This record gives sequence, structure tokens and C-alpha cells, in this order.
Amino acid sequence: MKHPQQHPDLDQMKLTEVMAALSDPIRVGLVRLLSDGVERGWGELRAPVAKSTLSHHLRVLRNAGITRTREEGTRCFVTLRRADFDTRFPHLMDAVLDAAGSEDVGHHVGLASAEKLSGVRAGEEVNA
Amino acid sequence: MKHPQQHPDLDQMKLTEVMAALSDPIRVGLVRLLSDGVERGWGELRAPVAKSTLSHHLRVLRNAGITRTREEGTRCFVTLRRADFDTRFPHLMDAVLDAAGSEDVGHHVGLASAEKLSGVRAGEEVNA
DNA sequence: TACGTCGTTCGATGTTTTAAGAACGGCGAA
DNA sequence: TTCGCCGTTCTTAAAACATCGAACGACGTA
Repeated sequence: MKHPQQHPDLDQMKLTEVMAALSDPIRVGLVRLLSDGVERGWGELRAPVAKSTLSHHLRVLRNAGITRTREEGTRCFVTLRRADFDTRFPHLMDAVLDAAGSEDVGHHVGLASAEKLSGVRAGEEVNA
Repeated sequence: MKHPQQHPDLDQMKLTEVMAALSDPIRVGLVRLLSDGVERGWGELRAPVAKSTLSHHLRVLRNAGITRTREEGTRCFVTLRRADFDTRFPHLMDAVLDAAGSEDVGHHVGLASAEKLSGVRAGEEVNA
């Protein structure tokens, strides 16, 4: 996509930026979704926001060094930069994921799978 | 002081609020300062902001459940709610403190000790 | 080539946050 | 009681953020 998507190096990651990135429920939800290490296509992601907003959230995560975006043709795939992140901020991701899991932060963020199979379109009814 | 200073219970603490509270360098600096477990008087704290702003930052930390404020006569004392916090968010504080230490977040926040001994007044020259 | 899809970027809007100063209320000392 | 100190709250202003819709550019396909 147009501009070549920059990802920060380990030593460019800033704690306060990471904390700010993880202070939004939708972004935490996305991180939880990616926490199994599986790469996900943009189109699989479901969140109760407009696509431009989702794009914005993914950029915040990317700029903070939390996720990596890979482009393939016209579509994008995201992964957690788990190893990098753990190197720079040991144990932080684990602690955040545990906490987020226990209070179910970002539960309205999910995958397309179920809805897609039942014919529901992108971005609909998920906000219910 | 006037209103009785409310502190959230363990189950009222919200991850995203905590993350937001820790996304500001000054607040992280305050947390680092308190991380030795010693209770500090308001007057000991030095940060390059106006007192109303410092009061605001301390309220954000308090509302997030990170610190506890105790009043004694006309002055206040703050402590980290370390045990509570660790119960609610295991390992999170350690991870944050480690990261903050390694990049020296909030280094402009400090104690009065040295300056006081040399006759410097509250809130001055620290912003240098 | 013309069209549709995909994700980003732009522009606008409303909300939240940071910040400082002024005014206030509580308390202790003179 | 009167004064001064301490920390909070209020007011105001500036900056940052979340959100959306529209427009755009890149790519694949008909």
C-alpha cells in the first residue's frame, strides 16, 4: 500500500508509546486475537468500528512495535511481534495478556470465521 | 482535603485505565520514585510541572488504583499500592518498572532532598 | 481498458487529556 | 482570629485522540 509500512527497531520502541497503544480496548482486543501467534488477514478482523478506524488502530500498534504488517498484493496480514517485544520488554506482554484475559478486554473484537460462514458481511451486527 | 479521596477496589481497577495512567512519562517517573515502597510526602516530589498539574497526575494514578494517598492534617503522603496491584495484575508492575528503568523514563521526576539542602524552593530549576 | 476490491490517507468533528493560573477550603502557627 | 501554607478544584486553552465518510492509489480481474 502506497507507503512502505515502517516498523520500529527494538531500541526505537518506547515504553510510554506501548502503554498508550495498549490503553484502548479495541487495540487490546486485537492483540489478544493475535496472541496465538497466527498471522491474520486484515479481512478476518472484526471490530465495531469503520474500516478507516481499524486501519488507524493497526497503525498505532505497528508504530509502537507491537505488531508487524506484511503486504501481499493488495491485502495485508498482521502478526504479533512477540519475540521482538519480549526481548525489549520482558514479561510485559504476558502480564498484559493475562490481565486482559481476566477482565475480557476487547471482547467485541473477533474473527470473521463464524459470521462469514453464515453470510454476514464485514462490520455488521458485530456492534450489537 | 475537602473531598475524601477515593481509591478503587481491586475489582474496580481496569486494565486500560492503568495502561493509560502509565502512558505519561511524568506519571511513570512518579511510580519509579515510589517503587522502593517508601511513603513520600507531596512536598518531596519534584517534577517540571505546576502544582495543579502534579495534583492532576497524582489523581490519575490514584484513580487507576496504582497509588494510595493518605492525608495527615494539611499534607498528603503517597505510596504505591504494590501488593494490591500485584494481586490484580500479577507481574505487570515488575515488567513496567524494568522497562522504565532500562530507558530511564521520567528521569526528570525526583525527590527534593538534594535541592532542599541547598536552599532551592519547590518546583524551581528542576525544569532545567 | 475498465471495474471492483482492498487498505491507506485526508478532512472534519466531538471528546479526552495536558497544562497553567486563579480561587478556594482546611489546617496550624503567630 | 488572622495569617500563611498546602493541596484540590475550577476555568480556560492547547494539543492529542477516536471516529467516520469520502477520496485516493495499488492491484487483480473481467
